[in-house]
Amino acid sequence: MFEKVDTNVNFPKEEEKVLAFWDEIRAFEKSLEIRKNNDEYVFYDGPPFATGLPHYGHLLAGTIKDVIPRYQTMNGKYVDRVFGWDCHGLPVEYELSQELGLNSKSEIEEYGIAEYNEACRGIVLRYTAEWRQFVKRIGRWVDFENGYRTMDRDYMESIWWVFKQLWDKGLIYEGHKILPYCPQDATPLSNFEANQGYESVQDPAITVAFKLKDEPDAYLLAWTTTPWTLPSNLALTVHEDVDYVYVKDGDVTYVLAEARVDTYYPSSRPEIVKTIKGKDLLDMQYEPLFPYFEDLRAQGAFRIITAEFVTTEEGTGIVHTAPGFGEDDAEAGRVYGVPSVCPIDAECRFTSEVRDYEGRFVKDCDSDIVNRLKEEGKLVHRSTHHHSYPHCWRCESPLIYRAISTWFVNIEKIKDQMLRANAQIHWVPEHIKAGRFGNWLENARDWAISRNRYWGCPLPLWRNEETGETVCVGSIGDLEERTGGKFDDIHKHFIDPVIIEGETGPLTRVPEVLDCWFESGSMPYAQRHYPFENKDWLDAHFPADFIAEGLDQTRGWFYTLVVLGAALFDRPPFENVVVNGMILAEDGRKMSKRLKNYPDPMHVMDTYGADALRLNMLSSPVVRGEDLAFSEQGVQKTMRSVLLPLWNAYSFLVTYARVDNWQPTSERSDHPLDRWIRARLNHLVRDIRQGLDRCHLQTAATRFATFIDDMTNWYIRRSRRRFWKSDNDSDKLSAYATLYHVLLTLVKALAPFAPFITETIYRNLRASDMPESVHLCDYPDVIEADLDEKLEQQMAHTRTAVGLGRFLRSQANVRTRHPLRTAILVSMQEDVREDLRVLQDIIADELNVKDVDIRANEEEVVTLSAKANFRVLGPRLGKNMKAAAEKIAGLSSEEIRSLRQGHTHILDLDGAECLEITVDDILIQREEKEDMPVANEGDITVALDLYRDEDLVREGLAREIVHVIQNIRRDKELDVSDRIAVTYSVPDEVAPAFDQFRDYIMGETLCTTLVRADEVEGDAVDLEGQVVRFLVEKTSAS
RNA sequence: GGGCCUAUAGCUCAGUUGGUUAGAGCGCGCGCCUGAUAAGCGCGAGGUCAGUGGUUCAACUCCACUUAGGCCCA
Repeated sequence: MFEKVDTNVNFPKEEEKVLAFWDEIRAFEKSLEIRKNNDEYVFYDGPPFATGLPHYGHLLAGTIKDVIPRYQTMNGKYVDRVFGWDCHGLPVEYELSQELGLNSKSEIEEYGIAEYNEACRGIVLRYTAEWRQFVKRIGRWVDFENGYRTMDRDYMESIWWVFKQLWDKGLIYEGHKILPYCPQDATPLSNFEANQGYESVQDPAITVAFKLKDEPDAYLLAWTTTPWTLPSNLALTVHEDVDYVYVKDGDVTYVLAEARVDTYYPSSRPEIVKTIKGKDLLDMQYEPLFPYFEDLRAQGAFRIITAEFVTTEEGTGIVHTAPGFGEDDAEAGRVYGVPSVCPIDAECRFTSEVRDYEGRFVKDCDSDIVNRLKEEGKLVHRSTHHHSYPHCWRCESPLIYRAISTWFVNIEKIKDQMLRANAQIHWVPEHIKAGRFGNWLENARDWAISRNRYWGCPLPLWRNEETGETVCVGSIGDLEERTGGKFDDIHKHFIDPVIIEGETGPLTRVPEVLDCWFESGSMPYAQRHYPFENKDWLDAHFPADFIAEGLDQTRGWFYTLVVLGAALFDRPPFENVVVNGMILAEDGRKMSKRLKNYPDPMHVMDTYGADALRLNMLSSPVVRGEDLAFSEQGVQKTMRSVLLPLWNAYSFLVTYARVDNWQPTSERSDHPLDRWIRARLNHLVRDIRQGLDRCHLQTAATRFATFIDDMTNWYIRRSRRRFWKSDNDSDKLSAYATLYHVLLTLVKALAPFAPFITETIYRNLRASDMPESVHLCDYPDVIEADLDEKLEQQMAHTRTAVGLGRFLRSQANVRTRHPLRTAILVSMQEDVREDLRVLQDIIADELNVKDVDIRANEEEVVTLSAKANFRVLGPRLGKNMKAAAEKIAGLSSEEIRSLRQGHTHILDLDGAECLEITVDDILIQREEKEDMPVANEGDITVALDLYRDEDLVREGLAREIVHVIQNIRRDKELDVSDRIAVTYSVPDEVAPAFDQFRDYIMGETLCTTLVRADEVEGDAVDLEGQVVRFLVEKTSAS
């Protein structure tokens, strides 16, 4: 206790020591053990991929995931925190495919799915060591040992259980989804992948005429850049509200959007036969361009439908629609019951359905198709079109959008449950609930959960392709029972060969694996192998009390958790969620490894410390969903403005406690300063608790800075002398007891935010009967008896008065060191005068005046004028407000005085009615009188009597002398308790100051002998224009 | 293209149910203070509250549109 404190603190070094200490005493485990039998606060951790290194976003989310559980732990809750790893999915497969040089699905299958999957398993946890290093260094306490991994057998079995629940509820169905597809690799890509590879290309752009069935020689014009999709055309789409025109072109009539006529007929405007709205075209039938799917007319093909996506920006305003090859097309077709065809094989070659082009790669058929249409007179216009088009990120082939057989979760059926669940969630920031997330839920489409990939949790479906009989397996036991086999691993390569005997014959596995979001969304159940084990556990651990992730998870983890929670239990899966914004580089752009536009996180933590980084992030709006332009300077600033002052306050206490050999007591002092800082302290604790209870981290974090400022720059500064007294009198002991109590409480309150420095300080302040770590303490409660808003108000008024007095001194160019006779404080408010009176000693001392004169009559020092109180009068007066404001501005000082004495006043508003006003309807403004320098703020006005007599001048000199000697002490790096001998030479003019204030000077500077000499070999110092020399020698340590 | 968020001093951000001198910190300049401090205090300069229009007696605040940035979805 009270080991010597190094003022030259190196935070990162201290933090390393703390990390070692935590390891040594197993602090995290202990923090859990001591709460073992208490109420739980349930936290779910979202799993990251371990195939990349952690970045600032992870550190930020990790910090938030640390603060709240630490707070709740100190609050007495048991907060289990297990880490999780997202192991499956495309990111892993990409990484591996690149390493192995496998560029397509066929190459992977050639390589062998078993080998490939095992290789994936091998690299999945590649960076976990680095992750643990980062997580540990930022100070996050989380259980890695019992962490869940989505590729574990138990986890996957729970996923199957989740899937089976949905299956049994009839929420799973097979359908088609239009996906970008690489013809070279014969694989669908995610939209995310497609977005990676946009390139500018030139495609054919043709305008084609579709003959209307029931109108002779009338043709609909449609425009397309993918001629090869025309054989699969099954509809034409128009916009309901767009005007379409029939134009005469030679012997025939074309239909197109009116807005596009000028483009197609640039030289001369054709004759317009008639104009109709898009909705009037609805359901009109047309002749297919090609004969391949003619028989589909009976099922609703070859007619006009409408959709919102149609524009008149390009083309004809009539959109060629092939539901098998476009997302918009598929959706519009679905709405109107248009069938869908996709007559191409895995390599995107036409199948036999399109007999003329069978076996040829679709894009290679473009020109033949165009030529054929031209020969048949169906081609109206041809050109080329430059546009940005997605390409495969691996092989650079242009992608083809095509229907892929996909399994879906029917969101429509459970939307009500999802909305109900969302209604019960507390979002930080609040707006996400109804905004971003709520909107997303309202418009959510069915969720495509299958992937044509290898490394993932397999769909537990077996099917007879001929009869359609399908079985959903709900557990490994179920599978073993049905097959008689034994399965230690249910990854694709183990169960693909498995055949299940169905009622209609053998069933083979449906080859797809699950979307990894389905897997992470199953985390609340799968992390504990529910319901195969821990059956009761879930009752107490669902929903979570708290989760925290980035804004990008709105459509990710937050969404999938809610879908599954709503579908399975009709409940929200979490009750509180903190959504953090994105961390950008200092220039406001994305952080980019390539551009290196941000500092390495480890470097930041090694330079300023993890506490500084944590507090910097926590006090930024990034913890409520806004972006943070991260800057190293910001972290440094946090260190300087919060951590250093805290450390210095701590160092101050320890330094003097050592000098006096002081031991902690629990005294509750009555000294006004002590009562004030305790009031501030409890006010702080109350605010922090309120903030943390509602997961408002930023408001909480920023409160510490103001408190620490109050503590160091007012409480300690004002109390310094109390610590210097040579006797251990009661006032000194009060000061010690108070500062000790304040610091100890403060580090406990701050511990969840800055776990390192608080631990270091706590360890050196704790008595032997206290817990060995600050993180094993209880979170401070508000001591109601210490709250004192009245006193806080008094001190605020006092500090205002002091500030005003300082301003006057600086205006008059009179240093605070030079004492003045009187400060005049004026306020018309009796309660304000009382406030100032209570603490007037502080004002006198701060302003270095002999007397404080508190007066009521402001008019002695200022001229008063009045201004309308808009807030009060506005609602009452409405339109007459302006006239009243003018009248009020013109009130005389007598009228103002009369109002202030409680009288009412009648204003004659020209032309309008009269208005009776009271003092509450005006605001008093104060202006300095010409001959009286004053300063004013609010209800307080200050004036200073600047006349200095001989005594005051001499006393000022004495203080100058003390100041000079103190500076010499400091330059000589003397200890605060070293005694000194001073010899000085001085001109006679200044000598009386030394003689008259001899005791004062010696006392202030711990000087044992003060001797005047003619010649002194010391530094020359300017003292009010006179040259003085001092020789300062250390005589002894105290 | 759609949804949501953001835009206030050179920088980072506050700004109550709309109410009349728009605040703080950092940085800059001047002054002051200093047996804890890498500090602190006072003052000063620095603002078309992104832009346009509207509602209102009154708009940083409410509404519409526009511009720029961010996230997500197309």
